[in-house]
Amino acid sequence: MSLPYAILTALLEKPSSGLELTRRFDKSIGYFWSATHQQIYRELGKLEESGAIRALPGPRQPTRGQKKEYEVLPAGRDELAAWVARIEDPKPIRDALLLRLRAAGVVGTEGLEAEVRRHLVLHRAQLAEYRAIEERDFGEGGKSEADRLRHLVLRAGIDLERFWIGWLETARAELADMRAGAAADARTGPAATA
Amino acid sequence: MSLPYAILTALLEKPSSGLELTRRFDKSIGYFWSATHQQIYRELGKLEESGAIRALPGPRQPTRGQKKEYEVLPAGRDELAAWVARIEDPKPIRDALLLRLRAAGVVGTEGLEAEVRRHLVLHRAQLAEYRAIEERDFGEGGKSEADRLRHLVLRAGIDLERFWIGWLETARAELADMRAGAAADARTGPAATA
DNA sequence: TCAACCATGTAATGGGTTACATGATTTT
DNA sequence: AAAATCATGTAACCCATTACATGGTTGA
Repeated sequence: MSLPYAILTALLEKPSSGLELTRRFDKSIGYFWSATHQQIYRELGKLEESGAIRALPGPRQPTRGQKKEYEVLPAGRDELAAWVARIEDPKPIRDALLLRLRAAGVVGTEGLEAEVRRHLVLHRAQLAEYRAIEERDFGEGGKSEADRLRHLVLRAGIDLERFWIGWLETARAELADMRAGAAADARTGPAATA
Repeated sequence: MSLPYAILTALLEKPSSGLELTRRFDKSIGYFWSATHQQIYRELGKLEESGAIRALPGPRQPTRGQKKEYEVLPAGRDELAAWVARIEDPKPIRDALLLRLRAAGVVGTEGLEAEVRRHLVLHRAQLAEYRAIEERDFGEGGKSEADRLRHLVLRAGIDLERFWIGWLETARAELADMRAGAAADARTGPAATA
C-alpha cells in the first residue's frame, strides 16, 4: 500500500530513472521501506498511467534498455500530501525470531542461542551504520524542516536497533541460564527442577 | 514463510480445530504473527497433505461445516525443531508512519501531528494490554522453561511499545515546534527562517 | 569483437487480505 | 421455523520475491 508513496517522495526529492531509484532505496529510503527494481518499475508504470508522474522529455527515449527519467506531477504531489495526513493504524509486529522463541518452548531451545548471538552481531552492525549516517548527515546545525524530519526518522531506526540489542542480550542470558540448568539436571537427575 | 511453524507451535501447545486456532491467534500468538482464518485453513490443508499434522480420529468428520481437530505428527515436530535453529536474517523494518514523516519533508507536515497523537494513544493502549497480561500470567514463580520463554517474548512486545511511545513523543514535540516556527514565519515573513 | 555493465523489463510463484459461499448446530 | 452462531471453506486480488530475458554502452 505504501510503495507508490515511497516512490513519489523519492522522486520529489530528486527526479530519477528506475535504476537510480533502486539504488537510492538501497541506501536511504530502503532502511524503512525496501523495494526491488522489479517492484519499482511496475509501480512507475502504474504511476505514469494514473497521471501522478511523467517521463521527463529527454532527447528521445522510446526503446528498451534506454534510460527514462521521471518527475512528479501536481496530481501526484496532492495524493502524497493527502496520504501523509491519512488515518492509518500501525501494523502489528511480525517477527520470526519471537515466533521461534515461542516454538522453543515446546520443542526445546537447541540451536537458538547461536541464532540469537548472530542477530546481536547484525543489529550491532546496523546500529553502527545508522550512527555513522547520523554523524555524517546531522552532525550540526543547518536544520531545514526536511532535515529535522529525516533526522527524526533516523533516530527511530537507531532506537529500534538499541531496543533489539537490549532485548537480544537478555534473551541470550536467559537461554544461557536454561542451558546451565539443563546441564545441572543431567547431573542431578531431572526431578530436581520438576 | 513462518505461518506453518506458528501453526505447528500452536497445535503442539494444544491440538485444535481451525476456528479454535484462529481465536488463539487473535489473542496470543497473533500479537507477533497474525493470521486470518482463511490463511489458517489453507495452511492446515497443506500441513496435513505433507504429513506434518493429522486430523484427530473423532466420531466421524467427512463433511463441510463439521469441526475437525488436528494434532502434530513427529515429522511436524522435527521440522519445527529444525526451523528454531535455522539461520534466518532479521527482516528490515517496514513502517508506513516513518515513510510518512519522510514524505512530510517534501510536501509539508499538514495533518501529521494529529496522526502521531492517534498512534500514541494506540501504542499506550497496547502497552497497557501487554502489562495486564504480564501481571496475570507471569506475576510470580512457577517458571517452567516454556513460561520463561513466553515471558521473554512478551517483554519484547512491551519494550517495543515503550520504544514507539518514546519516539512518538519526541516526534510530536518536534512537529509542534515546527508548527510554532511556521506560525512565527507567517507573522514576521518566511525570510527569517530561510 | 567480446565481456562487463547499465538499464528496463517479463513471468512465475507464493503469501496476505477481502469478500463471499455453504453446511451444521444451537437458541429463541 | 427462523435467526444466530459455529465452522469450514472458495475465489479474486494485490504485493513481494525470485528467476530470467533483452537491449544498449563502454572499455579491454
